[in-house]
Amino acid sequence: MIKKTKISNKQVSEFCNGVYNIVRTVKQGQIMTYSEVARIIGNPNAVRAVGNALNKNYDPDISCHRVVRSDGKIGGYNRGRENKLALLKKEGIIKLKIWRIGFY
DNA sequence: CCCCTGACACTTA
DNA sequence: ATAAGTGCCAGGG
Repeated sequence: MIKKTKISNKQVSEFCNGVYNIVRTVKQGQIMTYSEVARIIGNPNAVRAVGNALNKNYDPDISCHRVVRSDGKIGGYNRGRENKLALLKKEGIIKLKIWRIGFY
């Protein structure tokens, strides 16, 4: 059901809440995949919903740009893929053109 | 790198 | 409840 929490002053579902909670824990230089997030919150198949939740989120406290696809691609970003790519490079996550998910 | 199909889960209108 | 939209994933082009 809908519920208010500390991490959001707007009404959000528990699902979104869980997504934000996970993503917030990712620190600089680290990375997480949508699949991992989905699995951690208890919905391994809800990877698309995870993306949906992050897409709507604009809270700078939640580093959405550190969440990428498991196939090694960037994925999308609510502020533009270019921006996401630049941010990841600054944090040393991307190696030249080809890169894999780090920190396994 | 980009794009398409199919299928799954979730949010929003 | 239905339809549309989402940053997926796994295949393939």
